[in-house]
Amino acid sequence: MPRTDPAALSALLPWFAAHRRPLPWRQDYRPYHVWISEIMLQQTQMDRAVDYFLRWTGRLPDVAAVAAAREDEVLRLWEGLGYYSRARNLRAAARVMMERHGGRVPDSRDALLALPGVGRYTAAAVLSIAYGHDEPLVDANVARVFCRLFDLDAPAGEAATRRELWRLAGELLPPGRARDHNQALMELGALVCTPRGPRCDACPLAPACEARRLDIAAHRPVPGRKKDITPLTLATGVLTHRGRVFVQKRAPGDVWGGLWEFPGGGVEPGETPAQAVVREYMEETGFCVRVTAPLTVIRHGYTRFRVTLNCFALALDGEPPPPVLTEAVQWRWASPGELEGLAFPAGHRKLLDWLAARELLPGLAARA
DNA sequence: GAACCGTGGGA
DNA sequence: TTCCCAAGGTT
Repeated sequence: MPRTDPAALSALLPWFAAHRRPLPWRQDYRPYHVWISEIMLQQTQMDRAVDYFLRWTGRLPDVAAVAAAREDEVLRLWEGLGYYSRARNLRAAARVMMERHGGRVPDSRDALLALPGVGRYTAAAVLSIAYGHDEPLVDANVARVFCRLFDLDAPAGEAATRRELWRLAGELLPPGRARDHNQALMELGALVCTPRGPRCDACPLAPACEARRLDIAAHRPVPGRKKDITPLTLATGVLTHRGRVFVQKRAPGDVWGGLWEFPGGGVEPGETPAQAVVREYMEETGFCVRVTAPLTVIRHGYTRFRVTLNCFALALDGEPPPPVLTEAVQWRWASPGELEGLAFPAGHRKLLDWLAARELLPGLAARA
Protein backbone atom coordinates (compact mmCIF):
# COMPACT_ATOMS: atom_id res chain seq x y z
CA MET A 1 0.00 0.00 0.00
CA PRO A 2 1.58 3.29 -1.07
CA ARG A 3 2.32 5.96 1.44
CA THR A 4 -0.46 8.54 1.33
CA ASP A 5 0.79 11.41 3.38
CA PRO A 6 -1.22 14.46 2.29
CA ALA A 7 1.72 16.65 3.28
CA ALA A 8 3.62 15.26 0.31
CA LEU A 9 1.28 17.30 -1.87
CA SER A 10 1.68 20.56 0.03
CA ALA A 11 3.39 22.22 -2.93
CA LEU A 12 0.53 21.45 -5.28
CA LEU A 13 -1.90 24.27 -4.43
CA PRO A 14 0.75 27.01 -4.58
CA TRP A 15 1.89 25.61 -7.92
CA PHE A 16 -1.68 25.75 -9.22
CA ALA A 17 -2.13 29.32 -8.02
CA ALA A 18 0.93 30.29 -10.06
CA HIS A 19 0.32 28.23 -13.19
CA ARG A 20 -3.42 27.81 -13.65
CA ARG A 21 -4.55 28.61 -17.14
CA PRO A 22 -7.22 31.28 -17.50
CA LEU A 23 -10.23 29.32 -18.69
CA PRO A 24 -13.66 30.79 -19.37
CA TRP A 25 -15.40 28.52 -16.87
CA ARG A 26 -12.80 29.41 -14.23
CA GLN A 27 -13.97 33.02 -14.21
CA ASP A 28 -17.03 32.43 -12.05
CA TYR A 29 -17.42 28.66 -11.61
CA ARG A 30 -21.10 28.95 -12.48
CA PRO A 31 -22.50 25.43 -12.18
CA TYR A 32 -23.92 25.66 -15.70
CA HIS A 33 -20.50 26.57 -17.07
CA VAL A 34 -18.73 23.85 -15.11
CA TRP A 35 -21.23 21.23 -16.26
CA ILE A 36 -20.92 22.18 -19.93
CA SER A 37 -17.14 22.31 -19.75
CA GLU A 38 -16.87 18.94 -18.04
CA ILE A 39 -19.02 17.23 -20.67
CA MET A 40 -17.01 18.88 -23.43
CA LEU A 41 -13.74 17.82 -21.83
CA GLN A 42 -14.65 14.14 -21.74
CA GLN A 43 -12.07 12.47 -23.99
CA THR A 44 -11.21 15.90 -25.34
CA GLN A 45 -8.14 18.05 -24.76
CA MET A 46 -8.71 21.43 -23.24
CA ASP A 47 -7.18 23.52 -26.00
CA ARG A 48 -9.79 22.13 -28.32
CA ALA A 49 -12.76 22.61 -26.00
CA VAL A 50 -12.37 26.31 -25.25
CA ASP A 51 -13.66 27.62 -28.59
CA TYR A 52 -16.58 25.21 -28.50
CA PHE A 53 -17.39 26.30 -24.95
CA LEU A 54 -17.46 29.98 -25.86
CA ARG A 55 -19.63 29.37 -28.91
CA TRP A 56 -21.99 27.08 -26.99
CA THR A 57 -22.51 29.38 -24.01
CA GLY A 58 -22.82 32.39 -26.28
CA ARG A 59 -25.72 30.71 -28.03
CA LEU A 60 -27.15 28.79 -25.07
CA PRO A 61 -26.44 30.87 -21.95
CA ASP A 62 -28.26 28.73 -19.40
CA VAL A 63 -29.98 25.43 -18.66
CA ALA A 64 -33.34 26.70 -19.96
CA ALA A 65 -31.83 27.59 -23.33
CA VAL A 66 -30.32 24.12 -23.71
CA ALA A 67 -33.61 22.49 -22.77
CA ALA A 68 -35.45 24.60 -25.35
CA ALA A 69 -32.91 24.14 -28.14
CA ARG A 70 -33.58 21.89 -31.09
CA GLU A 71 -31.47 18.75 -31.40
CA ASP A 72 -30.12 19.95 -34.75
CA GLU A 73 -28.88 23.11 -33.06
CA VAL A 74 -27.00 21.41 -30.21
CA LEU A 75 -25.46 18.94 -32.65
CA ARG A 76 -24.39 21.77 -34.94
CA LEU A 77 -22.72 23.48 -31.96
CA TRP A 78 -21.03 20.17 -31.18
CA GLU A 79 -19.99 19.34 -34.73
CA GLY A 80 -16.33 18.30 -34.85
CA LEU A 81 -16.00 17.42 -31.16
CA GLY A 82 -17.07 13.81 -31.63
CA TYR A 83 -18.95 11.47 -29.28
CA TYR A 84 -22.19 13.16 -30.21
CA SER A 85 -24.24 11.39 -27.55
CA ARG A 86 -22.64 13.94 -25.24
CA ALA A 87 -24.52 16.73 -26.99
CA ARG A 88 -27.80 14.84 -27.13
CA ASN A 89 -27.37 13.98 -23.45
CA LEU A 90 -26.73 17.62 -22.54
CA ARG A 91 -30.10 18.52 -24.02
CA ALA A 92 -31.83 15.58 -22.33
CA ALA A 93 -30.19 16.42 -18.99
CA ALA A 94 -31.18 20.07 -19.29
CA ARG A 95 -34.78 18.99 -19.69
CA VAL A 96 -34.51 16.90 -16.51
CA MET A 97 -33.06 19.93 -14.71
CA MET A 98 -36.02 22.05 -15.86
CA GLU A 99 -38.55 19.46 -14.68
CA ARG A 100 -37.01 18.29 -11.41
CA HIS A 101 -34.38 20.81 -10.31
CA GLY A 102 -35.86 24.24 -10.95
CA GLY A 103 -33.70 24.79 -14.02
CA ARG A 104 -30.47 24.47 -12.03
CA VAL A 105 -27.59 22.03 -12.11
CA PRO A 106 -28.23 19.81 -9.09
CA ASP A 107 -25.74 19.75 -6.22
CA SER A 108 -26.24 16.21 -4.98
CA ARG A 109 -24.34 13.19 -6.18
CA ASP A 110 -27.42 11.04 -6.72
CA ALA A 111 -29.21 13.73 -8.72
CA LEU A 112 -26.13 14.31 -10.88
CA LEU A 113 -25.54 10.61 -11.49
CA ALA A 114 -29.16 10.28 -12.60
CA LEU A 115 -28.54 12.71 -15.45
CA PRO A 116 -27.76 11.23 -18.86
CA GLY A 117 -24.08 11.62 -19.72
CA VAL A 118 -22.98 12.13 -16.10
CA GLY A 119 -20.91 9.38 -14.52
CA ARG A 120 -18.69 9.09 -11.49
CA TYR A 121 -16.03 11.46 -12.70
CA THR A 122 -18.33 14.20 -14.00
CA ALA A 123 -20.52 14.13 -10.90
CA ALA A 124 -17.46 14.58 -8.69
CA ALA A 125 -16.11 17.32 -10.95
CA VAL A 126 -19.33 19.35 -10.80
CA LEU A 127 -19.68 18.85 -7.03
CA SER A 128 -16.11 19.90 -6.26
CA ILE A 129 -15.45 22.54 -8.92
CA ALA A 130 -18.86 24.19 -9.10
CA TYR A 131 -20.04 23.72 -5.51
CA GLY A 132 -16.82 23.26 -3.54
CA HIS A 133 -17.88 19.94 -2.04
CA ASP A 134 -15.19 17.61 -0.70
CA GLU A 135 -15.39 15.09 -3.54
CA PRO A 136 -12.29 13.35 -4.91
CA LEU A 137 -12.03 12.56 -8.59
CA VAL A 138 -9.84 10.59 -10.95
CA ASP A 139 -9.50 11.33 -14.63
CA ALA A 140 -6.73 10.32 -17.03
CA ASN A 141 -4.49 13.11 -15.72
CA VAL A 142 -4.94 12.21 -12.07
CA ALA A 143 -4.41 8.55 -12.89
CA ARG A 144 -1.10 9.30 -14.60
CA VAL A 145 0.08 11.57 -11.78
CA PHE A 146 -0.73 8.98 -9.11
CA CYS A 147 0.73 6.08 -11.09
CA ARG A 148 4.03 7.96 -11.10
CA LEU A 149 3.80 9.46 -7.64
CA PHE A 150 3.20 6.04 -6.08
CA ASP A 151 4.88 3.91 -8.77
CA LEU A 152 1.79 1.81 -9.49
CA ASP A 153 2.95 -0.99 -11.76
CA ALA A 154 -0.38 -2.18 -13.23
CA PRO A 155 -2.18 -0.59 -16.19
CA ALA A 156 -4.36 2.30 -14.99
CA GLY A 157 -7.35 0.85 -16.81
CA GLU A 158 -7.54 -2.31 -14.71
CA ALA A 159 -10.37 -2.45 -12.23
CA ALA A 160 -8.14 -3.01 -9.21
CA THR A 161 -5.94 -0.07 -10.20
CA ARG A 162 -8.96 2.16 -10.70
CA ARG A 163 -10.23 1.32 -7.24
CA GLU A 164 -6.81 2.10 -5.79
CA LEU A 165 -6.64 5.42 -7.65
CA TRP A 166 -10.01 6.55 -6.32
CA ARG A 167 -9.00 5.49 -2.82
CA LEU A 168 -5.80 7.52 -3.07
CA ALA A 169 -7.72 10.51 -4.43
CA GLY A 170 -9.98 10.39 -1.40
CA GLU A 171 -7.14 10.11 1.10
CA LEU A 172 -5.15 12.95 -0.43
CA LEU A 173 -8.05 15.40 -0.73
CA PRO A 174 -7.49 18.41 1.54
CA PRO A 175 -10.82 19.26 3.21
CA GLY A 176 -12.29 22.51 1.99
CA ARG A 177 -9.90 22.76 -0.97
CA ALA A 178 -11.41 20.26 -3.39
CA ARG A 179 -12.15 22.83 -6.07
CA ASP A 180 -8.52 23.91 -6.46
CA HIS A 181 -6.98 20.59 -5.49
CA ASN A 182 -8.82 18.55 -8.12
CA GLN A 183 -8.15 21.08 -10.84
CA ALA A 184 -4.52 21.32 -9.74
CA LEU A 185 -3.95 17.58 -10.14
CA MET A 186 -5.52 17.65 -13.61
CA GLU A 187 -3.64 20.78 -14.59
CA LEU A 188 -0.39 19.22 -13.41
CA GLY A 189 -1.08 16.15 -15.53
CA ALA A 190 -1.87 18.29 -18.55
CA LEU A 191 1.07 20.69 -18.28
CA VAL A 192 3.90 18.96 -16.41
CA CYS A 193 3.26 15.29 -15.70
CA THR A 194 2.51 14.64 -19.36
CA PRO A 195 2.15 11.25 -21.07
CA ARG A 196 5.42 11.62 -22.94
CA GLY A 197 8.38 13.66 -21.80
CA PRO A 198 7.24 14.55 -18.27
CA ARG A 199 8.92 17.73 -17.07
CA CYS A 200 9.96 16.45 -13.69
CA ASP A 201 12.34 19.36 -13.16
CA ALA A 202 9.35 21.68 -13.14
CA CYS A 203 7.13 19.46 -10.99
CA PRO A 204 6.12 20.56 -7.49
CA LEU A 205 5.61 16.92 -6.53
CA ALA A 206 9.03 15.70 -7.72
CA PRO A 207 10.52 15.42 -4.20
CA ALA A 208 7.72 13.01 -3.25
CA CYS A 209 7.51 11.12 -6.53
CA GLU A 210 8.48 7.44 -6.34
CA ALA A 211 8.78 6.95 -10.11
CA ARG A 212 10.99 10.01 -10.25
CA ARG A 213 13.19 8.61 -7.48
CA LEU A 214 13.53 5.34 -9.42
CA ASP A 215 14.03 7.30 -12.65
CA ILE A 216 11.18 5.42 -14.35
CA ALA A 217 8.63 8.21 -14.69
CA ALA A 218 8.64 7.67 -18.45
CA HIS A 219 7.56 4.05 -17.87
CA ARG A 220 4.54 4.95 -15.76
CA PRO A 221 1.72 4.39 -16.17
CA VAL A 222 2.23 0.88 -17.52
CA PRO A 223 0.57 0.82 -20.95
CA GLY A 224 -2.54 -1.29 -21.43
CA ARG A 225 -3.39 -3.44 -24.40
CA LYS A 226 -3.53 -1.43 -27.59
CA LYS A 227 -6.47 -1.94 -29.90
CA ASP A 228 -5.94 -2.53 -33.58
CA ILE A 229 -7.07 -0.15 -36.31
CA THR A 230 -9.28 -1.41 -39.13
CA PRO A 231 -8.89 0.22 -42.54
CA LEU A 232 -12.16 1.00 -44.32
CA THR A 233 -12.72 1.95 -47.96
CA LEU A 234 -15.98 3.86 -48.30
CA ALA A 235 -17.78 5.65 -51.08
CA THR A 236 -20.21 8.53 -50.90
CA GLY A 237 -21.65 11.07 -53.29
CA VAL A 238 -23.27 14.47 -53.45
CA LEU A 239 -26.58 14.18 -55.27
CA THR A 240 -27.78 17.56 -56.51
CA HIS A 241 -31.06 18.49 -58.15
CA ARG A 242 -32.18 22.01 -59.02
CA GLY A 243 -29.47 23.48 -56.80
CA ARG A 244 -30.38 21.40 -53.76
CA VAL A 245 -28.50 18.53 -52.15
CA PHE A 246 -29.96 15.29 -50.84
CA VAL A 247 -29.05 14.59 -47.22
CA GLN A 248 -30.35 12.11 -44.66
CA LYS A 249 -30.36 12.04 -40.87
CA ARG A 250 -28.79 9.14 -39.02
CA ALA A 251 -30.68 7.15 -36.38
CA PRO A 252 -30.13 8.10 -32.71
CA GLY A 253 -28.48 4.87 -31.56
CA ASP A 254 -26.19 4.68 -34.57
CA VAL A 255 -22.70 6.07 -35.03
CA TRP A 256 -23.07 9.82 -35.58
CA GLY A 257 -26.63 9.54 -34.27
CA GLY A 258 -28.73 12.56 -35.17
CA LEU A 259 -26.18 13.94 -37.61
CA TRP A 260 -26.88 14.48 -41.30
CA GLU A 261 -24.91 12.81 -44.08
CA PHE A 262 -24.70 11.93 -47.71
CA PRO A 263 -25.72 8.33 -48.37
CA GLY A 264 -22.89 5.91 -49.00
CA GLY A 265 -21.12 2.91 -47.57
CA GLY A 266 -18.43 0.31 -47.91
CA VAL A 267 -16.76 -0.57 -51.19
CA GLU A 268 -17.09 -4.35 -51.50
CA PRO A 269 -14.48 -6.70 -52.99
CA GLY A 270 -14.53 -6.65 -56.79
CA GLU A 271 -16.40 -3.37 -56.81
CA THR A 272 -15.17 0.06 -57.84
CA PRO A 273 -15.94 3.00 -55.56
CA ALA A 274 -18.17 4.45 -58.30
CA GLN A 275 -20.16 1.21 -58.46
CA ALA A 276 -20.39 1.15 -54.70
CA VAL A 277 -21.89 4.62 -54.40
CA VAL A 278 -24.54 3.80 -57.01
CA ARG A 279 -25.43 0.58 -55.20
CA GLU A 280 -25.49 2.26 -51.81
CA TYR A 281 -27.83 5.00 -53.02
CA MET A 282 -30.21 2.36 -54.36
CA GLU A 283 -30.08 0.39 -51.10
CA GLU A 284 -30.40 3.36 -48.76
CA THR A 285 -32.81 5.60 -50.68
CA GLY A 286 -34.17 3.75 -53.71
CA PHE A 287 -32.65 6.41 -55.96
CA CYS A 288 -31.14 5.26 -59.26
CA VAL A 289 -28.26 7.73 -59.45
CA ARG A 290 -25.49 8.06 -61.98
CA VAL A 291 -21.97 9.31 -61.34
CA THR A 292 -21.25 12.56 -63.17
CA ALA A 293 -17.71 13.11 -61.87
CA PRO A 294 -15.21 11.89 -59.31
CA LEU A 295 -14.59 14.63 -56.75
CA THR A 296 -11.93 13.85 -54.17
CA VAL A 297 -10.63 11.24 -51.75
CA ILE A 298 -10.83 12.12 -48.09
CA ARG A 299 -8.89 10.35 -45.38
CA HIS A 300 -9.98 10.51 -41.78
CA GLY A 301 -10.26 8.31 -38.74
CA TYR A 302 -12.88 7.57 -36.12
CA THR A 303 -12.74 5.37 -33.04
CA ARG A 304 -10.94 2.26 -34.26
CA PHE A 305 -11.24 2.82 -38.01
CA ARG A 306 -9.12 4.53 -40.61
CA VAL A 307 -11.31 5.61 -43.50
CA THR A 308 -10.58 6.29 -47.15
CA LEU A 309 -13.69 8.07 -48.41
CA ASN A 310 -14.11 8.17 -52.19
CA CYS A 311 -16.39 11.05 -53.15
CA PHE A 312 -18.43 11.56 -56.32
CA ALA A 313 -20.81 14.02 -57.88
CA LEU A 314 -24.16 12.38 -58.62
CA ALA A 315 -27.24 13.16 -60.67
CA LEU A 316 -30.73 11.78 -61.07
CA ASP A 317 -32.56 11.54 -64.37
CA GLY A 318 -35.96 13.16 -64.21
CA GLU A 319 -37.77 14.38 -61.12
CA PRO A 320 -36.69 12.63 -57.90
CA PRO A 321 -39.26 10.24 -56.45
CA PRO A 322 -39.82 10.20 -52.69
CA PRO A 323 -36.88 8.31 -51.17
CA VAL A 324 -37.35 5.02 -49.33
CA LEU A 325 -34.98 5.30 -46.38
CA THR A 326 -33.41 2.15 -44.96
CA GLU A 327 -30.47 3.57 -43.02
CA ALA A 328 -31.81 6.93 -41.89
CA VAL A 329 -34.80 8.45 -40.11
CA GLN A 330 -35.31 11.68 -42.06
CA TRP A 331 -34.39 13.16 -45.43
CA ARG A 332 -34.20 16.56 -47.02
CA TRP A 333 -33.31 18.32 -50.26
CA ALA A 334 -31.22 21.06 -48.65
CA SER A 335 -30.18 24.34 -50.16
CA PRO A 336 -26.50 25.23 -49.70
CA GLY A 337 -27.55 27.76 -47.07
CA GLU A 338 -29.49 25.13 -45.15
CA LEU A 339 -26.44 22.86 -45.13
CA GLU A 340 -24.66 25.40 -42.95
CA GLY A 341 -27.12 24.77 -40.14
CA LEU A 342 -26.91 20.97 -40.17
CA ALA A 343 -24.34 18.88 -38.32
CA PHE A 344 -22.26 16.47 -40.41
CA PRO A 345 -19.66 13.87 -39.44
CA ALA A 346 -16.13 15.19 -39.90
CA GLY A 347 -15.47 13.30 -43.13
CA HIS A 348 -18.61 14.65 -44.78
CA ARG A 349 -17.94 18.16 -43.48
CA LYS A 350 -14.50 17.93 -45.08
CA LEU A 351 -16.21 17.09 -48.36
CA LEU A 352 -18.49 20.12 -48.00
CA ASP A 353 -15.46 22.29 -47.32
CA TRP A 354 -13.76 20.86 -50.41
CA LEU A 355 -16.82 21.71 -52.51
CA ALA A 356 -17.10 25.19 -51.02
CA ALA A 357 -13.44 25.97 -51.63
CA ARG A 358 -13.95 25.23 -55.33
CA GLU A 359 -17.31 26.95 -55.52
CA LEU A 360 -18.86 23.72 -56.76
CA LEU A 361 -21.93 24.27 -54.62
CA PRO A 362 -23.02 27.86 -55.29
CA GLY A 363 -24.21 29.49 -52.10
CA LEU A 364 -22.16 27.32 -49.78
CA ALA A 365 -19.82 29.48 -47.76
CA ALA A 366 -16.19 28.41 -47.53
CA ARG A 367 -14.84 27.98 -44.02
CA ALA A 368 -11.48 29.14 -42.81
C1' DG B 1 -15.09 -6.83 -18.51
C1' DA B 2 -15.26 -5.45 -23.12
C1' DA B 3 -16.98 -3.01 -26.95
C1' DC B 4 -18.64 1.02 -28.57
C1' DC B 5 -18.99 5.91 -29.18
C1' DG B 6 -15.17 10.71 -32.82
C1' DT B 7 -11.79 13.78 -33.61
C1' DG B 8 -7.56 16.32 -34.43
C1' DG B 9 -3.04 17.41 -32.58
C1' DG B 10 1.55 16.12 -31.31
C1' DA B 11 5.61 13.11 -31.35
C1' DT C 1 3.06 8.41 -42.08
C1' DT C 2 1.73 6.18 -38.21
C1' DC C 3 0.77 5.84 -33.60
C1' DC C 4 -0.81 7.57 -29.21
C1' DC C 5 -3.72 10.18 -26.64
C1' DA C 6 -7.64 13.06 -24.35
C1' DA C 7 -11.04 16.79 -17.56
C1' DG C 8 -15.58 9.32 -19.70
C1' DG C 9 -20.22 7.22 -20.20
C1' DT C 10 -23.29 3.62 -21.63
C1' DT C 11 -24.54 -0.94 -22.82
